[in-house]
Amino acid sequence: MSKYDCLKLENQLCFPLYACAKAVTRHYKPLLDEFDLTYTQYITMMVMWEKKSASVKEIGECLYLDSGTLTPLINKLESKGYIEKHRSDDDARGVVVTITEAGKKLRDKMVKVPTAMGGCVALSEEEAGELYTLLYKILNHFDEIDAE
Amino acid sequence: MSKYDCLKLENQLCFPLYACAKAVTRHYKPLLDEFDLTYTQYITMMVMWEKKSASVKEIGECLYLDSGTLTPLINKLESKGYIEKHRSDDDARGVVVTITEAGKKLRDKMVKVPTAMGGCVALSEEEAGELYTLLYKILNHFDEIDAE
DNA sequence: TAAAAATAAATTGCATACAATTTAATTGCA
DNA sequence: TGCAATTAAATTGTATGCAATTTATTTTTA
Repeated sequence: MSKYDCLKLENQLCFPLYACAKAVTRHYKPLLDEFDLTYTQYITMMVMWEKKSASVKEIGECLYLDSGTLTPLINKLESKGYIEKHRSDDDARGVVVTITEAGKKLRDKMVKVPTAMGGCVALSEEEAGELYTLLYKILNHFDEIDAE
Repeated sequence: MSKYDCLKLENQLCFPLYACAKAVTRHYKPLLDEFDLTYTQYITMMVMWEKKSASVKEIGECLYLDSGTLTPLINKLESKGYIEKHRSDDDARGVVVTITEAGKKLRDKMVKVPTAMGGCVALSEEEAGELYTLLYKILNHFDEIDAE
């Protein structure tokens, strides 16, 4: 019982969160290498599969990423042929990102990825649900703080 | 109900994990800026506060980091005066990192950080415990997989 | 309506992460 | 013993992340 206990690694909640997130993306790598995508590129494609078309700002809001991360990432996805960029007609400051046919086809090939990854995580359906709820509770609270 | 549902961002467990870990380290930043430490430097100091002395390899095992990340990070902590590096007597391949007096003093100043951060996370004691358990369940399972 | 404020991307700079390679030293075994 | 295999750090290269600044454009407002 020391006043320093709060600074012990084993008493942190943030550390397993940090370590777990890294472990997950690390274990995604071999699955995604097959498609020549990084994890961040993969979740960006998830946004594009759902939206078909979105501004950099909108993608950033979905993924909690800013233009500093997204601009080079989107350029890479464009050079791979999965998306296209063009200036917005409505607002010349904005860039609209649109999914290509190749990008849509990629979706069919990648449907097997989540199942393959799910096998790694080893939580029951119920535990996964609990974790999901707790993580979004934290995320939503941060959103509220940041909105101020 | 589409076969693509598994590729929706909202159905991912890994994404909130990834986003949450980033949000947490982002919210640590203003607290750690005061001490001129990054989050990774902070958790490295946690290991040093507990162990007083450890090899780069041991630190890496605690934090799930490799020498590619730790070598430059440890050099920075050394230049700040919080730790010292020297070759191991037992094994000249190894480097032993030791905490300095300044490093020990830093601990006293930083005891308030975990409380300040805890206020941000907004989970009950019980929820925090659940999350902790679930995260280590995933981490431990990855450790088992990786040990093979 | 013209200047000020705000906004969207891009750019710059710094700090991770981590795979892969290299270097130096140690182990293990033939 | 002597060399092959292993190991610990360091190094190299690529890809984030994100704060801060810059540029171009749009909105607000005096």
